[in-house]
Amino acid sequence: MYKRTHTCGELRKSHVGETVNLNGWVNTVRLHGQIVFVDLRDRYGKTQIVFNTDSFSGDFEAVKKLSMEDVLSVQGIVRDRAESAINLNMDTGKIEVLVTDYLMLNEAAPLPFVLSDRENAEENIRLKYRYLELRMEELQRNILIRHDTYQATRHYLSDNDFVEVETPVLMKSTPEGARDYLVPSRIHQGNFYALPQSPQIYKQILMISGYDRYFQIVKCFRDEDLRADRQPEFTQIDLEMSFVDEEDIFTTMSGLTRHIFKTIRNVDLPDPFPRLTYMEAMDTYGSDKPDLRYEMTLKDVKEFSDKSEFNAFKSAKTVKGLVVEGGAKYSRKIIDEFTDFVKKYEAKGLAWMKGENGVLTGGISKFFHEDLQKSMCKKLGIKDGDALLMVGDERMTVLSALGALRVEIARMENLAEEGVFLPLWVTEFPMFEYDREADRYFAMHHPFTAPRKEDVEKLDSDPSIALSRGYDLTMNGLEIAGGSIRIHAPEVQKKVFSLLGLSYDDAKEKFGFLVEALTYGSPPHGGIAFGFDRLVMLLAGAENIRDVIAFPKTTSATSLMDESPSSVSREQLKELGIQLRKKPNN
RNA sequence: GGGAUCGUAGUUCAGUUGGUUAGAACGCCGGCCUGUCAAGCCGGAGGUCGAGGGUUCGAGUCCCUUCGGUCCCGCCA
Repeated sequence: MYKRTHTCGELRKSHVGETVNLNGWVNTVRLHGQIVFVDLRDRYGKTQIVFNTDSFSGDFEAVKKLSMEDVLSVQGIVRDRAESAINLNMDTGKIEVLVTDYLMLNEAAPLPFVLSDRENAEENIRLKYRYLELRMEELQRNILIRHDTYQATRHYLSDNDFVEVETPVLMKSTPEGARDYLVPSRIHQGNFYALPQSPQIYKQILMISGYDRYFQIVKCFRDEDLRADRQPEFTQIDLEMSFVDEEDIFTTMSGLTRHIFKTIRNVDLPDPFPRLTYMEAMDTYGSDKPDLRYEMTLKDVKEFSDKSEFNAFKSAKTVKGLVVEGGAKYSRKIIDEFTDFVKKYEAKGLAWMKGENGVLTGGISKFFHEDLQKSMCKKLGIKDGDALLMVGDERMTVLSALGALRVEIARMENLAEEGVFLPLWVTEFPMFEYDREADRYFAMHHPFTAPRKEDVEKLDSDPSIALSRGYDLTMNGLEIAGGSIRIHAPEVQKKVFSLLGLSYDDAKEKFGFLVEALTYGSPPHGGIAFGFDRLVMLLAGAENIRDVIAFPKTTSATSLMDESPSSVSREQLKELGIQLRKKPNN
């Protein structure tokens, strides 16, 4: 092999005349009989190399057999291209390398798909041959953005006195939250480790141990069903700080976020980040992670529907609507699609009216008399050519259905400007969600989240209205970080456990070490965790979490490349004391 | 757990109402070609129509089951 003197993205006019060595992959071959052009590629770029029978004394028949993705080591002379032969689309397009000798380092077998464009192959085949797909420009760019994001994060946090500490990957399974991935113990047959859903407990213990400011870029595991922005194993920037309140967290974390966006995208995010309470976000946008790049807020129309003859809304607790600018253009077919769309969120239907000549027309407009229509147009800001789309139902059903429809219409109409990033703190989440089926409360964030000071008594009187000191950082409709100020008073912690249906004994068994640790001098503390993959998605402009992960899994949590999960030998199972149940016969 | 959608050559796709020998482009193989850069031109090979079953004189096409990909609801503290 000729040790490379330059990368394939490096050579310029100033190098003309130099003898250079390049190593790389054959990107394209252009064969012209006595002259052969090859674009040689590595991760730094592409350089045109030229084989010419006039100057190349080796086996020209072999040169003619070069094909895509062969790995070559090339020695040659950099030379100027003729004016007519310059390629302005390439950084190296003003020069070429005239090959004097080359070595075939590895001849590539015929490819399962052509690497020029990711659309050339469906995702399942690209995932099976992920090592080939990772050679493509778009993925290399994403992986490099990811790398830069790691570095920017570590740099900023280290400069701000955060200490990087690794926490165990094999840990105790704890109740609440997502399903755990379990790892059987050989030494303690019948017992299992769990892979961390997050290092939550360890980072709180690190605060108790006095590390003051902790961070880690860490893999987390949740055995739940997947989505376009969810993988079974994913990465968090996990942080915790002592002697802080919300304001300290917001200041430090918006500092980190601003640093990352400035470094990676040269974007200046607002300072400070705007805030909404959970209640405000839900009422205004129907989402706890609203995309602020467009308006189209949810309007209360209950006062109007109550005055109308439209009886379906009379019994509805909440009636809200979206005023869609220019929405009068929507055909019946599109409105039917919207109706199907909101039904996924358990809305019973979607009522509509259109603005025309200062009044409302179509849909359910005949149930609203003219004065009422005029007052609606005025108060809701409905102009001619707009549409009003309404849902009446239980409050949460209305909010989530219209919130989702708002996002769907914005997507359809391209309302969200690309390259614009609008961060938002969402605060004051409820402490608990009540689950009717299980007949108990579940922690909305996690069981260590502190209630607001003024809401501590509500834990006894009415837990359902107690608000927490939890917060999320959202951006462009994605939750990119979530955290809370933690409970550091053992009595409050025990109270919360009991509300979650964990008896004193359960809690002691599952979390006892943390509860005990809290009694030995716990500083007030709080923290946050960023969804690193989603953050990189935003930075890279990717629409899919798999595009920013080197080796992702499918939506059924398998890896098509290495075919995991897979069966294991009987011996392995025996050592672990595990016996498989027979699959039920169909 | 539920819904939607896709699966045809190595790859991306077309394939009419169920009807003759399942097509195109790219890739691959062979030939021509000394300035291309998605090189061009000529020729060739290449198919378990995801799998299994059914309806039918006849199925890529219709029906059932099943496997896999993607997207969504539930779920994801």
